Amino acid sequence: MPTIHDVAKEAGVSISTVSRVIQGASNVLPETRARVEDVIRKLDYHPNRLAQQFRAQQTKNILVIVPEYGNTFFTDILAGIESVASKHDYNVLLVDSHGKGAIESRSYEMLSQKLVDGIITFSISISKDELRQLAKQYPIVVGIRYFGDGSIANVTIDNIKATRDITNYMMNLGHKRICYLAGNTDMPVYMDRLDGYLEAISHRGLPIDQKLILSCEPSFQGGYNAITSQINNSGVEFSAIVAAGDSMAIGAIRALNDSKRKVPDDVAVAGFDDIELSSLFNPTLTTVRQPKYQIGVRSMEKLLDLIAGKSLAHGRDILNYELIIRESSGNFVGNRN
Amino acid sequence: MPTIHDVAKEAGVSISTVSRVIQGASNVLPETRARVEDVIRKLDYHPNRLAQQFRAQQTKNILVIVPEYGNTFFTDILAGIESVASKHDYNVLLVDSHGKGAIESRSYEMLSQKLVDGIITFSISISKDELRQLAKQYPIVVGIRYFGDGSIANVTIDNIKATRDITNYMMNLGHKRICYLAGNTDMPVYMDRLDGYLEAISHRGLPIDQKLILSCEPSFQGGYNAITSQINNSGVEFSAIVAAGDSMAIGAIRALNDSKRKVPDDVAVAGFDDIELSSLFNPTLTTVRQPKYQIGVRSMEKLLDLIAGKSLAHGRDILNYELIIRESSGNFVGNRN
DNA sequence: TAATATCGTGGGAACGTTCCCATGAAATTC
DNA sequence: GAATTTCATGGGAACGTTCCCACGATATTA
Repeated sequence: MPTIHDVAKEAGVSISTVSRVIQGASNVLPETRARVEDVIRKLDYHPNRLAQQFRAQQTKNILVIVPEYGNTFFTDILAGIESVASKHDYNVLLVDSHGKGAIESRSYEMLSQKLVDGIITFSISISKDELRQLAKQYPIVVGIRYFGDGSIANVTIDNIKATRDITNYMMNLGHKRICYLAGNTDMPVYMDRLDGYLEAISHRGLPIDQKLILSCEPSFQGGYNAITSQINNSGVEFSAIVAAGDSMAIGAIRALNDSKRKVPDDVAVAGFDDIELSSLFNPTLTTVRQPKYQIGVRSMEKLLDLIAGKSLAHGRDILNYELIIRESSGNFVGNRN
Repeated sequence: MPTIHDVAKEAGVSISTVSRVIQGASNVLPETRARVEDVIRKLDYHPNRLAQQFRAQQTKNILVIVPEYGNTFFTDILAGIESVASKHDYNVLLVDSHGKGAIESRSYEMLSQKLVDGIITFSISISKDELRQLAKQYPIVVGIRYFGDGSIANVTIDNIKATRDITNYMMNLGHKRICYLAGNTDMPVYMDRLDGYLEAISHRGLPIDQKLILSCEPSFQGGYNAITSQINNSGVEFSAIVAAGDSMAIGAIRALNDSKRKVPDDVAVAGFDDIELSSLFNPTLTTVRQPKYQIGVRSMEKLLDLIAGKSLAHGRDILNYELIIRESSGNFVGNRN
């Protein structure tokens, strides 16, 4: 494996000159450059990036933490991140935290170990204080998850307003008893979405029935279990479901099918996020689409600002969402209880 | 940011001693070790891994190349890879090639640039010769994709036999005209699967009808388009579909639904891979389950062997698959044409 | 023509580790 | 008690780059 020394020797120039050629510096005589480039090709020399990174004390790598690889929701976000990253010669590394704090912590250590220049995370399993502490020292951007105060760079949509909108949409179709699948209400995103639901219901002058509000794991299984138990055990009736996430909504539809209720004819369903499955599922799912690609783009831009030392990058960016109306919400307009 | 120098100075020992403490070497006096460890904690010192890697000329990073992030098929594989990797203190980096040779090539360069110690790829977009050339110089394992000769470390299932089995299963249900969604028949995996289908049909003494064999993009859209056009344009009839991939199968079901044919009542469908969606889709999909986790485990083990310089790691590992019977294949047993 | 600016090139320190070798003290052997 | 081994520790080269500084040659200015 040839090094810069070998190239220099073979080309009869100094190491400095080879380095200049590698970096495309302007102050090299064209003929010298040509000679060096010939040798580089001849020896099949590749600069040792580890050495470059070590010397420069920066890696041009950034790390993205997602709570699960398989979630297609992140595909578009990553595409957005990568488009900006590649423009600035950054490599994107990916880690799946599986929602576990231990893996997350190990990932954050990559910052102090100088393995990456910054981190974009879509998973918060460590404590807020820890994260705040880290964000003071290193470039960190939190995406999607809403991070309470403005102490950390943050890119999200307005979850309250979005859930209010989708709930309103369902009420406009005539639904009055709307079951809400709240997800994990310990998490700020899900708190916000719940608030949106509550606001919409109250604003319409309808009573808030706690029995219609179901906390559950924000997953297919969570939604399935919650609705199954709601149907079999509580006996509380409803004509529509709004879920704080598409996977819960799809789990709910499965549960409804299992108890012979048709969607949307018997029960109308809406989700949140617009994951890939939502447009493929049968029926296709009405949902709220987050601007995934754009979230990726903005997150990366913010991270680059932080890496460059611009403190103005702190604070929160709020992007626009979109209601996607599909089959699962039906077009019932009437009066139902 | 404190360095090993700072720790040494503060603890009143040499750099060598601190280094020994960091690495947990045995030949350090307990009291010295304790003193150094105190200082490390006090200064919040973290070894600069970039420097360590540079010095050691190995990163303890490996790279996994997948053809698409969002594909849940890789989630389990990655879990298998990670379980072995973490046992050996390796970090797993992930790259999405989007099936593009350019991105793949850039990724392979990470080997000559010393950024990773080895690569496991599930995507082959560059030429076989190029890959073979690379595999001669660096630790590379190819997973899932069957790589013709045994020149490269390879972990797969027996695709021919698996497709023969699923085709036989459909024939045992009474189907005689089975449409085959072949995927991209330029790729060895899909060639193998096609061979399995052909073998099964011939062996049963049924005629091979080329009109029933449809090449297409191995995607939801590819399957959808192929079946839509088969129904609308060719007029060729069939009572079952075997697809060389689950996404094609699901696309096919959508196409059948759109033309008012019910699955499995009018047409039985089987896929291949057992992606997550297959158990969630309506109807749930009969398919071939690859031992994903195990593929990950074996790939990583092989890669570690290669990194350690064991040449016996070359050649091919063939793992067991499993037929998963679900709703989409129905239970028709009779005579249909 | 002398003083100055410009430019291509080379020398060598530095980045933060690891690891080989040397050193001297203590422990063991004969 | 002298010779040898064991052991904790320190010194310093090396990994492959980049980048500051210096040098001499040529071009420009006064």
